Amino acid sequence: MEIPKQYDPQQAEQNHYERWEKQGCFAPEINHDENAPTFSIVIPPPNVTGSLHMGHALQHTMMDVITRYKRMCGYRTLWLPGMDHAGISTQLVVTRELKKEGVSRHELGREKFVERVWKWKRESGGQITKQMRREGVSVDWSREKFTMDEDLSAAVREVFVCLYEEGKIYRGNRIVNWCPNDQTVLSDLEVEKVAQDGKLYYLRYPTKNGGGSITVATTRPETMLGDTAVAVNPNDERYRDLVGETLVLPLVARSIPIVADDFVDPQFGTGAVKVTPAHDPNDYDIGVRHNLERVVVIDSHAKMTEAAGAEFFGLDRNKARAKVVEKFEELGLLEKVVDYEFSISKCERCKTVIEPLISTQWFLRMDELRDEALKLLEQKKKPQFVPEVPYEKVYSNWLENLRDWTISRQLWWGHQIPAWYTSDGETIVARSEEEAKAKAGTDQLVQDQDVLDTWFSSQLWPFSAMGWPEKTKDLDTFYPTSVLMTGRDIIFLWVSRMVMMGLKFMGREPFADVFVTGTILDAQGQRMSKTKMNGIDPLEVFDKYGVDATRLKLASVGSTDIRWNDKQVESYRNFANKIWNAARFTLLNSEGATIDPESLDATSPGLALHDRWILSRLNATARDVRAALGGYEFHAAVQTLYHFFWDDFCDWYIELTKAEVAAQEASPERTTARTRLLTVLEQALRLLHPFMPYITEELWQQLPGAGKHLLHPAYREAESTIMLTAYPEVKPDLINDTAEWEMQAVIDLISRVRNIRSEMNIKSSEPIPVLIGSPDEKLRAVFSANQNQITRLVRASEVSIMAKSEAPRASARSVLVGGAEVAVPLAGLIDFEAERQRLNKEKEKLAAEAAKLEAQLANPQFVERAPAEKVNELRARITDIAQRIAQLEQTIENLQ
RNA sequence: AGGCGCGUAGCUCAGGGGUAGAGCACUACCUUGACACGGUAGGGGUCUGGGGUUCAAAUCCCCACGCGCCUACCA
Repeated sequence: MEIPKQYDPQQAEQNHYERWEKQGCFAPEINHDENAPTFSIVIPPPNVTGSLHMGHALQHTMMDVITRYKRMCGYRTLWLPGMDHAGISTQLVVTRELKKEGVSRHELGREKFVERVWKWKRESGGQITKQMRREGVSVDWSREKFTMDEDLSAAVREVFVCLYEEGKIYRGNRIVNWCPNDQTVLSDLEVEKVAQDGKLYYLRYPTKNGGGSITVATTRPETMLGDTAVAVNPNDERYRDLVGETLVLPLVARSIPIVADDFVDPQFGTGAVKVTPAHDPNDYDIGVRHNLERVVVIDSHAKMTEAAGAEFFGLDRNKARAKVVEKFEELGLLEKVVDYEFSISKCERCKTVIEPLISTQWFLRMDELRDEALKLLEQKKKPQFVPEVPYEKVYSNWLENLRDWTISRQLWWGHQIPAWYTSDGETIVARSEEEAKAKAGTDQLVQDQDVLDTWFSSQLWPFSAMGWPEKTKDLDTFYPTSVLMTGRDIIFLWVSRMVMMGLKFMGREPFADVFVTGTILDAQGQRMSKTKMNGIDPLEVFDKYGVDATRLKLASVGSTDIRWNDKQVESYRNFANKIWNAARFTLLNSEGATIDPESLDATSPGLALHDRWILSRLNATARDVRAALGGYEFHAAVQTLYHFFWDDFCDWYIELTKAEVAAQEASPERTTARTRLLTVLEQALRLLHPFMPYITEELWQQLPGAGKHLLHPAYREAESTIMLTAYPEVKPDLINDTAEWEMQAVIDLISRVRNIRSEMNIKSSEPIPVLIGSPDEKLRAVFSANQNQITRLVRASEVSIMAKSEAPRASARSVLVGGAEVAVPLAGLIDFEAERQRLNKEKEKLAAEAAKLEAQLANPQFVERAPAEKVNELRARITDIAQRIAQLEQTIENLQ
């Protein structure tokens, strides 16, 4: 049998995915158990323009781990994949492509443009789905969805019509966030606030009568051209007499009133605010309250309008600002300019400064929907956020302060708003043009040109992707889904909206749990971003270290942010290699053996201590991993598995069983040992499979006796694969404290002897005699039973076990549990003085610890108030330390 | 401006009222028939600082400092 010494991840990665997919292993239909419990996840649909980044890789890993785990536990499992049409992004990609051909979107026209986007989608979109296959994600590709699919579009129209008919969707002329670059309106969530150093300008406006004036402070002087009032706080003594007066707005000579409004903070600036209802959200509100005129001085391209006056007409908003300031200075009306840091709104996508503009748009009223979501959280504690702190509060606080959502967008790519207008301006909202015509009683209809915010369709994803509004079997079976796994950046954009829509249209929450992943930062602690060019490409990491190693690293991230470090992936690459070589050893010594679960039963004959111990470790590991995954503690699960496989299985079990397993002569004992080793390995591979699907499958397929009979009963009809075996169950009777304790004593003994070897610089090739003295009979029995293993692992020429050590004076010694002593006779090598000092130091350390413990025990309040269990534990420790000290003293005495 | 989180070994991070942990890095020895992407044995920490609660605090509470993140209509 030829097995390379090094694991080649790339090869294993090519060997299995296609077969899994082709054989339908990812589809819930593979499960033939009619009573199987269900488990479902819908993927956060990546943008059709997107390519795999670390955030995806992280989320996908966690989703795949939990999905593969549940599948192996016999759940009818669905992980539903799909993509988002990503309105603006996709439109920009195709527009850019057209530009290279020298064609503009408008030259092409809407219909042709949309056709072109579909063509792009077919040919270049969805790169990410290929990349996801590399990740090994066990999604059911046969159910893949796209948010612009006809059935999902129908769901969007259905929802729109329902919400419109209930009055929750309305069209209105209001102040909105406008991106002058993208030429579309944006919701509050698509706007980011950026702190910026700027200036605060103090402008003086003269009163119409009497030569008085009032000074306002502003960061945007150019908007003064559209001022239609100045507001002061009604309780502000300074301005009380001026309320109701009229000012003459400089540069435009418009008469504007001074109004009183509670919004104004007397402490800020001059306590007087210029009011520009057409260009500032707060001023807009003041304008509504005081019935002020809205003078539009900035247009949708952020240029000054004709209403700004001939001098300013056509100027860019920034040039206009400079000019206004200049003019004020000339007129002596610029009181002062001070440095001022404020936050500015920018388009999240293109970073252009947002221009608040009055515009006719479609809005979704959120209050009732929001109340239902809050009620669900309050009464049923759903969704359950993990970690609950802080995300439950983040979620509920945001909902509490929710405002109406601007859902229309001035784009061509997206779900066109299902509203039509008659020639007399009547609005018809319908599921289709035919329905609209029927409703209107005329064919002369023009459809609204806008499309819906991409998130409008995303929020329906958990049920639209399962076929809603049709009543489908998938909805019956898999809705609500089990868990949503996502980054924290879309809790508002997506998670909260899915909850509201799920409640509204399905009458149930869309998912039970929400697991929020951490963020992967670069090595400097910066967020990875395209503009900073500091992103790490997961595909490169896959190439370098393998998918399984990368997945293990990602699974251990958890819910806090971490800095990326290749070294950690490298250590998991080494772990994969360790697994490979442990299997290599097992396979090289597998003749005559076959996987046999019965060889791991408590009743199986010929169980040695190390066998009972590894069964205990195996079952404790299954228990701990199951518990960890149950609480989405991926990190803990990885730690547990890593420790079990490397430390327990490789370092100790393989070494202890080696003599039997690798014996030259065939014997029933050898076959039993080989079978047991093989079967433990097979169980270990199953435990690891959800995390490391490729290497585990690659190895499992080669194990003697691996086959269909090992599959979970629910998958009996499937082809043979580790991914459909049963996840190891916990057999509590195999978790064996005695075996663990005894094994620990053996391990300690071996470590002490090795330590002596190392300290005394004895070559490992040189055999040494080992003398053990243990007053405890039970301990002697344990050492005796494992004499051969001890001899081999410490390379002893002989091991003698007695009640009292009879080691010669010239020996290196060490004290063990229960006051046992181990000695290695080293005539001529012992420096008695040095040895005495070493032992004395050890004794002092123990004495110091004993003193600390005794002081604690001497405290009556401790004995009185601490739990009895703790007190007993402490006493036991003191006893053990006392025994060791006594033995040490004896040993030192013998050296005199 | 408010809210939240973090500060543990040289580095990246777990843990979390009762004996301070892992990986990497470091030191010494070892190519022994699974694996040098390995083995064995080690060194290394006042758990940011200061108060408090408790029999017991790295862990809970308060304050300070430092670093992040999120929310917001102060011109």
